[in-house]
Amino acid sequence: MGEKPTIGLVAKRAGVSVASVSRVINGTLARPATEKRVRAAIEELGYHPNSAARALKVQASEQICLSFADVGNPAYLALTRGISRVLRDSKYRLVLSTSVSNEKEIAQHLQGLGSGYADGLIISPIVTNEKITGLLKELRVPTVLIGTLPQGIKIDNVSIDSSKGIEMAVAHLKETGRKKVAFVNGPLATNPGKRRYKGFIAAMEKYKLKINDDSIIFLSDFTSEAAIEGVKSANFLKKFDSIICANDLIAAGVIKILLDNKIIVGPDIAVIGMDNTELGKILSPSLTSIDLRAEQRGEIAAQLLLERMNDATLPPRKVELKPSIVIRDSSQL
Amino acid sequence: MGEKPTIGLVAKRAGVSVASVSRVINGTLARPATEKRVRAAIEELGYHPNSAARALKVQASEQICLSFADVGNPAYLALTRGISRVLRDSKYRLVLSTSVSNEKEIAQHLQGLGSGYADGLIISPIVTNEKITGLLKELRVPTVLIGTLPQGIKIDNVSIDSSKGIEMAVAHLKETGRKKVAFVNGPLATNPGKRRYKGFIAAMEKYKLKINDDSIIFLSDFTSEAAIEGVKSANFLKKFDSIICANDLIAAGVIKILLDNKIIVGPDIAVIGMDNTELGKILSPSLTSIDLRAEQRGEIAAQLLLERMNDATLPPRKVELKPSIVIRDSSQL
DNA sequence: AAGGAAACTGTAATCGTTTACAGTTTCCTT
DNA sequence: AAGGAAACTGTAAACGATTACAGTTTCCTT
Repeated sequence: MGEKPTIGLVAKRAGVSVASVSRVINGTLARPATEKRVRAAIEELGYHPNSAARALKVQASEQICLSFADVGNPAYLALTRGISRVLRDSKYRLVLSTSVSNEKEIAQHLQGLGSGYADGLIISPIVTNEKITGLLKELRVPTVLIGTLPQGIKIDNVSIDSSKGIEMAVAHLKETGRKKVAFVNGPLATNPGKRRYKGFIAAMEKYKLKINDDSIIFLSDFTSEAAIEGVKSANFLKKFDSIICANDLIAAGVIKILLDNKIIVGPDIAVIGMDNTELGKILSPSLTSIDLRAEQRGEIAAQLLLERMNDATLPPRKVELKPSIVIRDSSQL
Repeated sequence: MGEKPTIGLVAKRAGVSVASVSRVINGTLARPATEKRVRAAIEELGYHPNSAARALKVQASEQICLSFADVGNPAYLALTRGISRVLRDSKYRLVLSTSVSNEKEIAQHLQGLGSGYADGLIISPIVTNEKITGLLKELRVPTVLIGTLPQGIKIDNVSIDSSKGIEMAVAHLKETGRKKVAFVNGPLATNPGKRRYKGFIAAMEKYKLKINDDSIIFLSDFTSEAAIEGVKSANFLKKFDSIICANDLIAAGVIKILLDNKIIVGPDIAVIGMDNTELGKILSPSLTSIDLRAEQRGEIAAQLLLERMNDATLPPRKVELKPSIVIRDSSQL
């Protein structure tokens, strides 16, 4: 109990060589008697192999890095949960890196991986520009990117067809007789913002619904606060009979504005969120939302990464999930 | 760019010894000319010191492990955010360990720290029994525990006086003329469940309010689902004029039940949550909630840990934060 | 019981750093 | 210009594991 036991100590205690100890810890090709003595020694000393030493020798950290910009968004939470669910059955630990909001930080972070503290990376960048794209290209660790994959990058990718999701929302609104649809989006400068924007335009065209100058609002962020602040007034919202929001948080903000102004959500104005987070079930009226399968994306990303780390020769894979719509009260007449 | 550059390669390139390279990377006590050559070589080769090798030599991983049971709870999210905010200005990486729900897993996890993959631990156990207490005692890594510290353990601790929080809630209800107060709690088997329970009893006594057989409901979990499922009916809730909930998620569930039954939250029945998560601002009516300072707890925990890792001789410290009440609409007449 | 194959074990090199110690250079003082 | 102090640099030994290779033991076959 005094000093931290090393493999040498265990070996001495068991009366065998370090090689034998190492072998029973790993592969286990030892005579039963040996193995027993070694295990006993390990037990008695409370020995745990030093991970740094192991990492150095086998050139693998048994760690996976997860990096995204914000811990605040429930969708990322779901992502993380999916990932850790898969990882808990593996030998890998999860290293969290949320300090990657601006370009410089991302660069630093990606280069930091060069130090080998992680064997793999799961990254979900909210913006991608040339610099980041360049860095991603040069990355030496197996990587899977969640979200929109920039052109010309050959890495594993899992994404969700959010345009399709918006189309489903629009379809649902059209079916239920809504005509004047607004879209409250996050910043256009972000990947999700861009995709959802395009998706909205396309969907509205497809269903022959009119888009006015003011049908689309861009918020400063994908949060409720931004929504409450960015949507000037309920009067403005009254110009529409339905509002699609770029995520559930925004939807919650919008609903709040409506309710505070005695507008009956659902019958008067339909509200649809995206992400289908827990929030949707809690709100009242409950929130119709497009399920973007965040947790599943996380799971798949982790699986892809594990496979890739196992076999670097795999061709780059691209998994695009299909969203679904979960209809609740906020869009009912 | 071919092989991964090592310190030896850099040394050769710069025409100096590895020792010199190491020195400019770390302390920097080199002649300007040397430093410049070394830095140039590092730059050209894109060298990053191998963290495993460094960890092995200096016996420090530069990683901190954060472990708690559930990623789902927004309060833990806030905790995590506080921690990572502090850590981002340090050299430490954050390793997430959420796979610690049952006793066996916790034991395994705590023992796993023996492998030295983390220099410090921040743990927030939802339950603590003898076994876990024993393991915590034997822990060799600097640790700070967030939550209720079991007796006889000498480690740094940050906690929140949740009893006081409940007292504030009761006081607020009393002041606004409520008489029949219910408490919807999580499982009594958990630390927070226990503390809140005692707090409620004490507060009700202090304010001379009556507790009936059925004033306290224990749910199976601290979630909205558990609340919706566990609170049998709105009729049951109607027996009270105010309901304190063990956290905001539960409060959201309760509010949903009430609203779905046309009970006017606030005037008819007051609802108070705990944690003061973002949720509170979004709900409508907005939620009166006891702020348990999760983010701040995270920050302080991280700071305590950094200090402790810096100086192991520090006496065990105990920081208990005071909650505050954030009054919003759900408790207004 | 001898011989050889198969199974196991030990020795020692190695992974990429850091750092004590000794050796070298620089710089200042006289 | 000599001398010594101060500043810098290099050599080599760790850190604690894994593993190739060679050496040993076991066990089976005859």
